[in-house]
Amino acid sequence: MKLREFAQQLGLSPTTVSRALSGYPEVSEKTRKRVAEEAARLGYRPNINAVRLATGRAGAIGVVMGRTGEFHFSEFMGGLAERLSDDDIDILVSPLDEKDPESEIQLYSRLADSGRVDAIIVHSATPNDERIALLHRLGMPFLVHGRSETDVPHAWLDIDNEGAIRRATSHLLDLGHRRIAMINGRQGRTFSLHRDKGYRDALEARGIPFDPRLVAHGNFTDELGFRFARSFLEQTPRPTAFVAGSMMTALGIYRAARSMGLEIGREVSVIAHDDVFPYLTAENMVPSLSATRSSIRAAGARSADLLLQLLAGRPTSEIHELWPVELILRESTTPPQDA
Amino acid sequence: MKLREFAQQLGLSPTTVSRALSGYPEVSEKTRKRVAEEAARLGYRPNINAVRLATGRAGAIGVVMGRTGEFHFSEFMGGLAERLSDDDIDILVSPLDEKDPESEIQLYSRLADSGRVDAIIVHSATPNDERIALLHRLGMPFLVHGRSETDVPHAWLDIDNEGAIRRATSHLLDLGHRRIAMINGRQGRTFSLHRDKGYRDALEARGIPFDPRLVAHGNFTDELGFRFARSFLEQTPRPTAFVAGSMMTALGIYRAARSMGLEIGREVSVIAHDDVFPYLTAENMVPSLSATRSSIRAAGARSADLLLQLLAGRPTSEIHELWPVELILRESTTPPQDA
DNA sequence: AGATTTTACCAAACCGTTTTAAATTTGTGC
DNA sequence: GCACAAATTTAAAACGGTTTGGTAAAATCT
Repeated sequence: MKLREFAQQLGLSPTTVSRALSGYPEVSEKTRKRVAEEAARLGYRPNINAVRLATGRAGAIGVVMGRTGEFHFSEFMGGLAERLSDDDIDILVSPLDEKDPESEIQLYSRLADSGRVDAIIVHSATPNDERIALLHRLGMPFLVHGRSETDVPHAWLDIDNEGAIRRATSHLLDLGHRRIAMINGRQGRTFSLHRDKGYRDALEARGIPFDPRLVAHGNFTDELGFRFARSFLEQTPRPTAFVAGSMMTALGIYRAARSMGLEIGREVSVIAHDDVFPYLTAENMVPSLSATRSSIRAAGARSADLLLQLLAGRPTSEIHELWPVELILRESTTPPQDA
Repeated sequence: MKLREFAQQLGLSPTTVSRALSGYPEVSEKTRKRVAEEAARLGYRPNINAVRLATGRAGAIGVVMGRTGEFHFSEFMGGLAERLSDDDIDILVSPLDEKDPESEIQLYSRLADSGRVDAIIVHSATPNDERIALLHRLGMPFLVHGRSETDVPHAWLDIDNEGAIRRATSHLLDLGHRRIAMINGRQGRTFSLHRDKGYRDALEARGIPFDPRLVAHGNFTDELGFRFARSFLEQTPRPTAFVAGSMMTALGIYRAARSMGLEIGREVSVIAHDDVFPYLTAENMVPSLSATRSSIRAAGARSADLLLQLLAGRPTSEIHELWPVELILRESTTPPQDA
């Protein structure tokens, strides 16, 4: 049913009906109520594409999906979608062709002036992120999940990676560990740098020298967790503890330790960052995994909120949220054997 | 830039320009070329929402995202998005509120007549799936990833679950196993039923009686893998081999075996179904995991193709695709110790 | 060369809303 | 009961394309 027909049945003009449904003030309460009731009864719903054309709003926000190591992506999306569906806003997913490194900035560029989205979410930012500069230049609203160090103003939601890893590392130091390896995320990403900093600061506070041979960077896969852990454990003296960037990395470390006959929680301690997944929990690993924890699904939901606020006109400069991270100690962290 | 202005600059009518860009035949080759070149040069692109309103097409397909145990979801989506982005078709993600079982059919219903999507993908079908009946009734094109046994005609793309599990089970039987446990997917889903059938047929072919105490159903999480495996291994005599529904389930089984001091690949054999993830590979597990394998990302890409064909008018009855599944033997399957 | 078809293009109607600017009705103060 | 302001309602003009139904020019046929 079209607006015109519906309005006719009510004996009202399309204008009034449109306003009644959109909650504009210049409609009497009585009329508004009647319109709402009849709309429900007759099943009238405005044509979404006509609305979009008339308002110029896309009614959707864009998310770029990378290809590798993105097992946390669907959790973040889930949170986002959960919150956004209340407001009748769609999520538009664009895949990134990671074979071509040039393509990323082009993809954001295309997405921004495609008119398909009102705002964009930027993931895994770098300290001087080209995408942020681009979107700012184009005037496309966006929220960074994570942070950048660029001068370009940007709304962001991040977790306290630095603090989390500082505490995790400090905890291992408290237990007596002195050779602590870290398997971090992809080099160059802000969150990786923050984690590096947390790690180094914790060491420095104890006067332990930083050893670059104990730090590795890469995607969050069990494969890399295994390979890095393996090569670290082959060093002499070998590290007695690991700080892992993700659950998958931790799986790889567990595997590496086992493959060398080392017992996690006795000969090797492990602490990882856990984004909280319904299908793989730190609690359930054997031994149970000590972890810094922050729900990435909750972050997705909150990102949606912030994006809506941004679109509603709240200034970018106000939208900065830093979430604390829990540290949960379980069986995988114990004092070093030879301490 | 609007069509009108752009056309004016070219000295053509909006009609001709529109047709030239959409590839209609009643435009001379010379003109078409000129229009295309100028469009690229001046950066003209039709307003997507105007196109949608005028054509009545949404330019998007809908996917419903469940909440639990959906770690394969993003891989499927990735394949889908990869293919769909070539055709300028969006993916619209709707989250399912799994607290309320009523809401699922309502969600599909809303999605179908929201006008936001041209087609919908249905996952994890049941033999007599309400959603399929609904979409058919509403005349909304859809593709089932998986299959149903309903009389309602539906396009589908499925992997040969039955054959895969039959071969996996047969392989274990060939090795000499007689007590083979299976941890399957959620009860009632067609794919689970097909896997059950493959399992039972393999047993029957050898005259091994089916023992319901060796079969469990549930979401694909490591937690359930662990719990079920644990309770199976506590039986006497205990099973000597497992058929697992997913990689996460396999992780749980590995963990359960270890927690009971049993060595995988010697005292317990495991074979799982692997959807192929970039961040967790069967090859890399220790011991490496024998698996039935089929890329869910490839299935996503192909689903997009089929959906496009469906929208282009190919009859539903022609769109049925059953993919064979590879069986890859690795270290986790060996003859039983006491055989 | 004239009649007929084909090719290439165009003017105007349409898609279904929102929003601007103006008209009507209702309410208030005197 | 009247002038004036406030509260409602409306007609008409966007929004930016696609598509229908023609028309003029070029090509083909008699």
